[in-house]
Amino acid sequence: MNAPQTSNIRDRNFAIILRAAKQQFATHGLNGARMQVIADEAGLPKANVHYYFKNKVSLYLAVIDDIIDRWNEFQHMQVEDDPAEALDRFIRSKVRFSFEDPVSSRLFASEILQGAPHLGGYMRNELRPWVKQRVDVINGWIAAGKMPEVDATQLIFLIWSSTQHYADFEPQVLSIMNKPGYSEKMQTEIGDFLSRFILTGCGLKPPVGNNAHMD
Amino acid sequence: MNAPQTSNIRDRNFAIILRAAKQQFATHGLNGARMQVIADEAGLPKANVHYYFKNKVSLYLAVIDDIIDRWNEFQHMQVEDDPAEALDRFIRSKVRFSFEDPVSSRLFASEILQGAPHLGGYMRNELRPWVKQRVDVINGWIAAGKMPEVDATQLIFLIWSSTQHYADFEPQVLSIMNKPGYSEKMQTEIGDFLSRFILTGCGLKPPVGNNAHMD
DNA sequence: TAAAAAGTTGACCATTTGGACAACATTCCT
DNA sequence: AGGAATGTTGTCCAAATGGTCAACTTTTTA
Repeated sequence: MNAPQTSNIRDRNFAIILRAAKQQFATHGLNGARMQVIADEAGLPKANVHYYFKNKVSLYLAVIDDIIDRWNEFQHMQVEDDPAEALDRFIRSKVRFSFEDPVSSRLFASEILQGAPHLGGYMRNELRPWVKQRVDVINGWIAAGKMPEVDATQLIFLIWSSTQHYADFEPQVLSIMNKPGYSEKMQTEIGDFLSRFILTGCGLKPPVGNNAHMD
Repeated sequence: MNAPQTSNIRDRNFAIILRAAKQQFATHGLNGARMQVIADEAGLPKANVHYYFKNKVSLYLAVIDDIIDRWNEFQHMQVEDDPAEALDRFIRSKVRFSFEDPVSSRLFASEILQGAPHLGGYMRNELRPWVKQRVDVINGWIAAGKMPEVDATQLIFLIWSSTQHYADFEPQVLSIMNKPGYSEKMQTEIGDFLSRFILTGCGLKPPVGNNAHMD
């Protein structure tokens, strides 16, 4: 009668450890992270962490894999789409991601700062095609006269960087804005700003519903 | 007859060590960096590094101070300036900085990823006023009808993030563009793209001389 | 219910790491 | 020239760190 539940306890601890490890690796990088801290944060003895993960590197890789898995849920863009609407959706979903899971964003940033030694395969086999697909769509829009000419790759970099900034540089952003944390309102405002600004930069008219700077 | 030269040798070794340490801290963060590696990279015995710097943290702080010093040479903007020209200059000088000293950019990124525990004073006393000055100028332009309304703070964040991206995420950018390194030509193209795109986003006409996408 | 499988954990170990230091070398100053 | 100040470095050490292991407990299975 019971569900198969291949060791409920295993899944639970995997998740607990991965979460703690992700946080620790995100802030301190692979070399800077401490297994003991991860164990403490997970509320488990260090030996227990090693029961689930052979060593530090394999734990690190497991965290990265976990993030990549969750990442692949991103929606596609299509040449048939309206450029303004599709880009608006793309920008806003990236903004949402930055606020919902800033730790993942930071972990990737940290890994890339270290020279991305563990992302070679991912970049070649997943990220590059991911970008190519988007670039092709944007170039398709341009060829169809749906939007002015832009360097699609640079545009994607700009969208990435400007949206991730709020996750990766959170302490700086908050310090400059003199806020204790991101409020719902700020998140909306930032999404509105970025969507409107970038669409304008592309020479597109922001879709209705974007009420940035209504006063 | 000799110049005073307060111990030539001291200055020389300070510089050598700071350079090596900057690189190492930038890629691995404070905890991840190894004193031995810094010493090796500097071509000195580890004990010699400790002769110049009391310990790891004080070396780290020295590196940060050094970067901040060099950073303060950034030109001001003024309400009297033409917005398009001033922003163009600002963006291009940030782009140049990203390509000329990517390591500094990465070190700051790393520090902020760690929660910026050593930048509290700097952010409050230097960075925040720095931003406020720019924000005031931009708002001055808007008030004077020289440019459409934009959220000046968010605009600065966008300029920061989109320009720094090429330094901080270099391996990712290069992997996606399928290039071995940044060429002079790419640097110019990126400057042109960002300047033109951001000015357009602001509702400004890019100043003459910006030849992005001339074909 | 009892044996097997899975999970837990304190104690321990080898290595790495930041750092101290004393002996030595070089440079500076008068 | 010669003593003082400055710089150099091999050697050593205590603490921290990643990781092991065997004894033990809990859960699963038949």
